[in-house]
This record gives sequence, C-alpha cells and structure tokens, in this order.
Amino acid sequence: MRILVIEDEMGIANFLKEGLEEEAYAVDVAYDGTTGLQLATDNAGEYDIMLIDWMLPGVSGIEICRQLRKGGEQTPILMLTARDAVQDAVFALDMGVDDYIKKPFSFEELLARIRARLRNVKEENTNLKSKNLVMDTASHQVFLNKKEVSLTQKEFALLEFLLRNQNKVCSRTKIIHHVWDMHFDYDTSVIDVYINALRKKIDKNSEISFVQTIRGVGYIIRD
Amino acid sequence: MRILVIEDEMGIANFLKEGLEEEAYAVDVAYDGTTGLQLATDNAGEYDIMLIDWMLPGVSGIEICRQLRKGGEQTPILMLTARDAVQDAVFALDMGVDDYIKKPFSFEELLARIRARLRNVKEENTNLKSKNLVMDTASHQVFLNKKEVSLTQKEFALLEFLLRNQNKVCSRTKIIHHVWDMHFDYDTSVIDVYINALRKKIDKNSEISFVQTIRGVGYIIRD
DNA sequence: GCTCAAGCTTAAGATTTGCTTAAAATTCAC
DNA sequence: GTGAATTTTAAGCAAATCTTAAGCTTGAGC
Repeated sequence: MRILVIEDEMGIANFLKEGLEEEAYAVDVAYDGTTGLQLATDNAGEYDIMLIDWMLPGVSGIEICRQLRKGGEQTPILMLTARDAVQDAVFALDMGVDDYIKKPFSFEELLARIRARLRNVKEENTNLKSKNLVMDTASHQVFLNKKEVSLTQKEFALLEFLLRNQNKVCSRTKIIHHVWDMHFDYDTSVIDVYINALRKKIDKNSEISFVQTIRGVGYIIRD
Repeated sequence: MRILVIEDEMGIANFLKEGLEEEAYAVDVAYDGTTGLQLATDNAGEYDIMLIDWMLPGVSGIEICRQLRKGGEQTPILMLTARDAVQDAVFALDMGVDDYIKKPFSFEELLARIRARLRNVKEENTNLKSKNLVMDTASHQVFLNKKEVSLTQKEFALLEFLLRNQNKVCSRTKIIHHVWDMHFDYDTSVIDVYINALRKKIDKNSEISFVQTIRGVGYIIRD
C-alpha cells in the first residue's frame, strides 16, 4: 500500500510519514504543491491513496486534485483542511476530493479514514493462506495440499472473504454484504448452499471442517 | 455503545438496525423527526452517536440537530444525506453535524465513520479477561485455563455482558434488557437457566462460583 | 426453627438454525 | 440460439438451542 503525502509543514509531514510507515504503509512525501503534482502524475495509478494539504505553496491542494482528476486519476484523495474551512468542503467535494479531515486531527481517525478508503481498493496482497490451503487472488487459483482445486466465482469470493477475516467470525449479514453486495434485508439461503459447496471441495480428507459454523453467529476459518 | 437512528424509510432503518446490532451496538430507531427528537432529549447524554436522516417527516434532521445542540447535547451526530445535497453540507456542518455520509453509502464506510467517532469515546476491545478466563469476542471463543470452552450464543452474550461489567452488579432487569433485548416487563426464568448453564461450563473445578449471586440484586463477576 | 421469597435445577416442548438436495433461473461460451 | 455451468430459490429434515414450567433448595427475617 503506497501513500503520497503532500504537506508543507515539516512537523506534520514527518509525523505522518513516521506514523504511517509504522502502520506498514509505503510513504512518499512532497513538501510543496509543484513537487507533489509532479510525483503524482509521474507515478499515476501507483498510489493507493493521497493525503493532500489544502494550503500549499506553489500549487494549492485543491488545484492538484482538480488536475489529477482531469487527467483521469482515480486514486482516493483525502484532503487535510484547516479547522474553520467548512465553507470549502463543498467546493472540495466538487473538485473530486473523496474525504477531508479537519486539522488538528487525531492520528487514529486519520487511520480509520484511510482504511475506509482502502477497503474499496483491491488488496495487492495476493496470497492468502491457512493450514494446507493457499489462495492466489491474482491468478484466481486455490491449492489444497499443493493440488489445485477449481472453484466457481462465488465459491472463490466467499472463501476469499473468510480467509481475509481469519480468526474473526463472519456473520451472515457481513457475508451477504461483502460477497453478494446486497445491502438490504435479505431472505435467502445462498450462503448455506455455498458453504456446503465449499466444504465439499476443500474438506475432502479432513475430520473437522475447514470452515467452522458458529451457530447463531456466523462462520469462521481458524488457524 | 448505544446508537440512535432517526430514519423514516423503513427499509433503510431496519437495515441499519440489524447491521449495527450485529456489530454489537444497541440501537434505538425513530421513524420520524418528532419521535426522534423526543427520544434524543429524553435520553440526553445516553447515546454514543446519532445517525439522522436529513429528510424526515415532522421535524427535519437538521432541525433536530440544531435543537439538540442548542440544548447542550454533545453526542456526535452523523447525518445521512441524499446524493446531490452537497450544497447542504456547509449548512449542516454549521448546524453542528459532525460528519455526513451520502446515500447510497456502503455499510462498511458507515461503520468506519462510526468507529472513527467512537474511538474518541471509548476503546473497543475484543479481549475480555477475568482470573483464569479469557474471552475473544472477535473469534467468538472462550478459554478457561487456556482450554477452549464451547458456549452457545446466549451463554456467550450473557457472559460477555457480565465481563464487560466486571465488579459491577448486573441486575436482572439490566441483563434482560441488554442480553435478551426485552424492553418491557418480563416474567421469565431464562436468566436463572442460563446462569446455571454458564456455571456448569465455567465453574468446573473451582470452589466458589465464577459468577456470584447477590440475592435480591443481581449477578456479578469479581476479580 | 419456621416461613416465604429468591434463586437453582431439571426436563420437556417449542423454536430456530443450518444442512442437504433438487429443481428453476440465469449466465456464459460456443 | 443452444447447451453447459453457475447461481439462486425452495423445501424437507435434523439437530442445536432457547424457553417454559414445575418442583426443589437456600437464606434472610422473624
């Protein structure tokens, strides 16, 4: 996950860089608008999110945003604004800013917002593992004991979701939200059917099921 | 964590209620502005966050917000707005809205925003401990002397509630309220039955019961 | 020690939940 | 367009879980 930070105040810029790197993000910093815009266009599509200060020497943050969007850049942009710049919010959103955060902000909140934005981005981490099962999300393959298992799209998506949430219970609601993208009341037994299908394919020889049921709560893959 | 939802569209309201409850929030819903404002003022300071729809029959969301703020209410307010109501954002922020989210929104993003707001309020913990017992709410597991104990949903919920209120007496009313979500007079002995079931599972070797009875008052877990 | 309410225990009946299967609907490849 | 693969719906079944209710035990107050 690569992040571009464009911020002229050294203190804040370094604080962000260090903090974010501690969270395992790869961080590039530009200390003025011109350099920032340059970096962003040179590495078009390379960043997963950009944090841009509104007030910048050279090219303003909002202008950077406008230009990037004009050039077809789709990376989420999170704008850092001064406390009382509420009026600007409307303008910012119109200019293609995805979210903004008022200074001074808590680092935790910033992280939360970054995560929220990144959630929509496909993870680059292409290998998911658990026990004797490996999933390669890039090539869309699943291996059980190093032998390939063929899964349908939905089976794959379901397994991927469960693997990404290893050791966390996945409620039916969450599963239907993420895997089926149904965001309203649902009344269906697709999940049961697919859990069943999955198990038939990946539980072949094992005693206990790979995907465990927690009655009344959901499903989970545990180490 | 208590959340007040004021939303007139039944579908969305119920979807929110169910989804949020699955995330272990206690959710109250009002389907119109008047009731919503009433609830909010009656339970002033009781909610940890409020989700309010902009467009409401009776009193509008923004008016609710204005009135609450005027009355000194400090609870974070998250406004749900129609897609193209960007212009209104300024106005909303001026009226004391803390954050807003455009419809249609992804449930995950909503959760992220709620969490971001609540982070300042209280830290959400996935691990609860007391003596030789550990509960992991994420994986829905309970360990007694590092050995897993299997609990049913209700047993788990009850134990979780008691653990979250360690060293505080939990009255039967509170328990029935939080764990069974019954908000009326009740006449049942479910609690007895479940306390009994719990004890059978987690008191195995110990002399004194893990969950202690305080006659006429309720139950308590002490360090 | 007696009484009575509160709490405990047990077991049966009701309900919910998840599993399985098969058939209908949809999508996809040719 | 046709047939195969995939996805969704539906229904019956089994089992786990939840609730109720009745009898039993305990402890506080007299």
